Amino acid sequence: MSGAASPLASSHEADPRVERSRHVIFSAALELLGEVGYGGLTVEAVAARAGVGKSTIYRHWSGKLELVEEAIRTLKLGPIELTTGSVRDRLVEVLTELATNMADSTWSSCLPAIIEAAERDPEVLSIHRRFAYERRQQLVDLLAEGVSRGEVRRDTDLALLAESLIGPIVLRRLLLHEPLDPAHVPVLVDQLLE
Amino acid sequence: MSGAASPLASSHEADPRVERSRHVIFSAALELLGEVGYGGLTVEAVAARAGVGKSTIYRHWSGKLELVEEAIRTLKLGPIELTTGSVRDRLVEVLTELATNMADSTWSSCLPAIIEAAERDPEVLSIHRRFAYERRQQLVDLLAEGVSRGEVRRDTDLALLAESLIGPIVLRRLLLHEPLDPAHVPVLVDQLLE
DNA sequence: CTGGAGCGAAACGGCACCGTTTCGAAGGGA
DNA sequence: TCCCTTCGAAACGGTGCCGTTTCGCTCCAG
Repeated sequence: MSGAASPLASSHEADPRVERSRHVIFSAALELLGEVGYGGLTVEAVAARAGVGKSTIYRHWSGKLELVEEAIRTLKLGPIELTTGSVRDRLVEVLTELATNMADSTWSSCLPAIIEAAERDPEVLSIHRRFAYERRQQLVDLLAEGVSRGEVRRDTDLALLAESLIGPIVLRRLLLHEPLDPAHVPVLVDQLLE
Repeated sequence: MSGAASPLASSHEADPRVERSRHVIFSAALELLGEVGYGGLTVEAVAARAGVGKSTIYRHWSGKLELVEEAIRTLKLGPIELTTGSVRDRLVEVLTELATNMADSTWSSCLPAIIEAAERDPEVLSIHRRFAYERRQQLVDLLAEGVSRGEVRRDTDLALLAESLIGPIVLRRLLLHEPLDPAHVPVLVDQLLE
């Protein structure tokens, strides 16, 4: 025991084979999550899709739930860098990127399954909720700057306004089932910033 | 064959036993849909919850999918009657009712499962989409009246505005996982109608 | 070079649910 | 009243996934 020399300093795995396995398994799991949903996902199918033995999966995770929990953690959308321009322009930028991802991305295709899973499992719920709050906070920060710049009314509930901006994008994807055209984002922003 | 006298005029079933069976089965199915999701739903569990033999279910539906399709059709939220008052006040009324239902109702508890199921099955998708469009249209009509009354700016994309109003309510339920307090609906409305 | 760790494949018993069938009881319509 | 439908319960074989184990191979580290 004790791991002999042990690669303590190394943040993660030492053996490249493990890293490779984790990667193909996560990819397969997310693909299938989008295709068949959480309830329809099986460890056997993930193994087959990944071209991996079931034993390899059970060697690293206790089962489907733990695997999915870790897999969706890898789903973070790339953070957008933006510093210049008016608050209005940066809002358009952020929301256009969101609308684009919502129209087509691994994240978007997994979203219904994640919402479902979050409803049943506290850990998935926690991951997903944190992700959503961070996204909203990004907008709230931007809107706060808008207030100090005079681009946004002073007496505004910023969280609610942020939700009104994100809302249509999410709603179209999940309820109306046709994504918001990213090109319409400026209309949305200008309409709410009056 | 031929059904003898046949209750042609009667819109549905003649035998009250059938009607009763359908009702308890739908209730059980929707309860379970909210509890375990579409993927986790089994015909056996529905039968057990309903206190019914499996044979009774298979006598009426071909399987889980067909049963769920019919069950969610019974989920229509009661239409709200409203005719008097300003457009702003009626908006508050409609959205408060939506927020209340979103916070606690059979429909709300089934929503994640329905979204999931709509992603996999075209028939569920069609039912859900129609429902969502009707809901939005109700708001668009109201907003159109608001335009003619001068309560809403003339150059507004009404569909988008309607989505900005509904968006926060849906978003809080599905992504942030804490329903919008119905008492905050007036803030939302006044903020977007400026 | 050599030992050990991680690997893919295959097979295991077990179990939950499938969809069907059979049965006797109960209840409604004529 | 009596017939006929629907009912709940139980049992059926079939299937797909579970999670484990074994095996021989491959590849990395020392």
